[in-house]
Amino acid sequence: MTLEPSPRSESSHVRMAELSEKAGVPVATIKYYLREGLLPPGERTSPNQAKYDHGHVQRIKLIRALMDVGGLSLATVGEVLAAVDAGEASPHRILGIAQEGITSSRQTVDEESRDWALATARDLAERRDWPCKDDDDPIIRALVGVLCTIRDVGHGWYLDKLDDYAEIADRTADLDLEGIAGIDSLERMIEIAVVETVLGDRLLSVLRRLAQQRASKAYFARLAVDED
Amino acid sequence: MTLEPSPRSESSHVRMAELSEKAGVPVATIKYYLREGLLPPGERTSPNQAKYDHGHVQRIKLIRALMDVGGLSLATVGEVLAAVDAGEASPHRILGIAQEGITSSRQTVDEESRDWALATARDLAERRDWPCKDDDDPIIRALVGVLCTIRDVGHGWYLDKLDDYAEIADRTADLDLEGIAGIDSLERMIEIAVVETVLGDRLLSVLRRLAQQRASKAYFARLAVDED
DNA sequence: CGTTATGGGAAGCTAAACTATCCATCCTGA
DNA sequence: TCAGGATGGATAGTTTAGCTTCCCATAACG
Repeated sequence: MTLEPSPRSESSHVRMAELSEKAGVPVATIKYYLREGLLPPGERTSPNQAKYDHGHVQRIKLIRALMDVGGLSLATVGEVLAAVDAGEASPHRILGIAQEGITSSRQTVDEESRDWALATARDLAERRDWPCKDDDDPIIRALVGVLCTIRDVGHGWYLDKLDDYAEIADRTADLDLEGIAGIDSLERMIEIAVVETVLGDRLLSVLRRLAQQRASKAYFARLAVDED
Repeated sequence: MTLEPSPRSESSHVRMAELSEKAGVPVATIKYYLREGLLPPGERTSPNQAKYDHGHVQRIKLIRALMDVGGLSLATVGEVLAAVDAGEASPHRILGIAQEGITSSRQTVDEESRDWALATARDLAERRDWPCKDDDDPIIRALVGVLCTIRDVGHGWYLDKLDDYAEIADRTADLDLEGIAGIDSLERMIEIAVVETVLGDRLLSVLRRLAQQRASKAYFARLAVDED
């Protein structure tokens, strides 16, 4: 019943208590989000009273989704939403923010590793025809960090399959774009890109885990070793 | 120089200060990991002195990688490593632990949503020939949570492409298994599965973002709208 | 017109992940 | 051999995130 077509009723003005209930978040937390600027203030009805609408409910749900499912910090969510609201130029810049928020950059990598990773990344990008102009792009830096870590942790061999994974990423991205391609409003497009990407990451990782179960089951069955 | 073949020299016994330097983690933090049981105690040389070996360095790097790149909490890392050490039966059970640690289960979903998500998940699993016996499997619960969130946040249409993403997940899993298939030691196999999966998630998400840039660039170029 | 809810803000709380300090022992080099 | 620095072990303190509690003056409701 919550998800019925809901006739875009701007008339669905609501106050704190009900907003809290509809969004499934305690009042105190909503006040906190308001203070932090993650949630726009309600529409004033008198110097110290306000009303909220459906947009507020959706915004709160989005915040929770990005935090709980996407794993973003409150601060990162704030930056992402601010960028979305400000109509920041391109989806990719906003996704860069989200990416940066996800990958804690506290990496202590030595010069040599970084160079190797950067070269590896650039080679890959070239083979794949990916744009990879700026070494300081947060996404590139995230890739460099991941590559260094994987190598450092002693699983460098894993990177032999980098091209195969890149192929998969390409396929995923094509699919992602389908979801955006038709949208008219740029702002809406950006929001969708963010949600699709952040929540999509988690969706993909869960699906991958299920698929791994199938794959390993098949493999071990062939070896006549019984796995549960 | 750190990553040379390193002739498995068990002779590389080392004490606190050097361990700290090799692992790139402060002494106090290592002591903390020892206290928390994430790091096995060093080999005693006298009632109150110990020496550490290459395994300790690797273990610390693994902990940091799972935390910084994989986004697991220290507690989750502890559980995962304990399961690995204990030679827990199957990779998939350990990955279940990691999954649970990643997806904070603080979801307040109503009955109806949960049922819908469960049905959706089961349908998908059947089409895909995935094992999906137990509704309480942490991975299934994670999937249900993600599905609910995506729908709740108002992007249900995104789920029309569930099968396409599942197809991609299947392909990824096949690739993942290649990395494991040849290993002889079960313990080693499990560790590889964990690293591959947890770090692989992040790797894939970064690659996806780069691929999205390429895809959106192509799309907007076709529209003669200039994106940076 | 008394009761309840609200907006707003300051202060308090809890958990996670460290970090700092002690101290008794231990090892090392002039 | 013996003084000075490192070590293991334990306890207490710190910082940050993300709320939660409390308070109050005003507003809304029955």
